[in-house]
Amino acid sequence: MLKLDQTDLRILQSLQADGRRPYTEIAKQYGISEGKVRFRINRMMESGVFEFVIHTNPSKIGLHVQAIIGIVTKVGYRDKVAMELADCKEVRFVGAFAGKYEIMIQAYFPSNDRLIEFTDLYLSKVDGIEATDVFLELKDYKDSFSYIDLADEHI
Amino acid sequence: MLKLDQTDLRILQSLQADGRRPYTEIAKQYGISEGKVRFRINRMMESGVFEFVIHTNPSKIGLHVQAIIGIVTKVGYRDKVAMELADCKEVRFVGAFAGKYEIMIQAYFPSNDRLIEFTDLYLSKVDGIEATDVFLELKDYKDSFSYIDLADEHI
DNA sequence: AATTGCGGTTTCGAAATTCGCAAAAAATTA
DNA sequence: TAATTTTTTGCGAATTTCGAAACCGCAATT
Repeated sequence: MLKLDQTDLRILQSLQADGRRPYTEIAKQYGISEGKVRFRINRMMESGVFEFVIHTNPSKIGLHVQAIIGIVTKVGYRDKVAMELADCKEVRFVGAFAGKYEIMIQAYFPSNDRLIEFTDLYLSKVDGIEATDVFLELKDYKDSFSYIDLADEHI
Repeated sequence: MLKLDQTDLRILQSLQADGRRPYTEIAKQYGISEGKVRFRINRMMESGVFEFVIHTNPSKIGLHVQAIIGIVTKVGYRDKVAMELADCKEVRFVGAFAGKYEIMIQAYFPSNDRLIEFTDLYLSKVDGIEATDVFLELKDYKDSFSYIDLADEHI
């Protein structure tokens, strides 16, 4: 596991503010060479520390309905069900959980109709699912992936 | 609200595979001019359709504990509590929900200790919070932001 | 003490990309 | 239809990326 130093974290912090910020600009920002920035970025990407993506605003592309869904599975079916759900394009997050729900997912839909379709026509028929609880989101307060904090020393 | 056409969606789809893909390459990919790609990207960014970010792998930066937390608030306190939670660096997602929990959040911690600290020392003292349910994540199956699907026509 | 190896850094052109801008084309509005 | 606005195109100029060689510090070896 790659150990990240101050320079790596600074680069991550800079890039999370703007994923397209040029190497040269990051270098200038911290008084280091462009080559160093490039070397660190490549190394971090190779070890899977981060990747360059775009964060699309769901409602701006017509996905107006968001839900978190808790799923109770039959014993021994968790892994199979989780992997199947991960293949759905509507689903952006799938995790295995401790407690009431073996699986929780987060998913986006264009409309309530499509959410109902998903739960009643699709989920209800997936082999291994025993029950589902749908938590319907009414309002977004925060949806960010900027969790690099230079003050933290847990890395 | 900006209406997105085929060209916009293609650009989004291309960028979501690689957020640093050059304009020129996207242009080549679809047989359009570099200027057009640039124009569309700038326009979409200005209207908040997406932004360039990096997606950091939480466990690779030392955040080994992830949880979804359902929060029951006193009547009239939802907004205040949600905004306060949105300011916490540990919290990547905050939404208002229908049903059992007024608020649900998703948060990352370096260790179980820090999660306990967060729930028992912080959350329990936030004015307006009546109860919390912590769903502790055991395993990640999917955590992606690639939800542009050209087949979809809901935009 | 000198040598080797290795990971990390610096440096520097060449190649590629981005950027600004003016002109052309297309779409919208009057 | 003319006028206006929006979008696209096509260019150099400026900037950035990229590859590779040289360099450096350091620890292990000879």
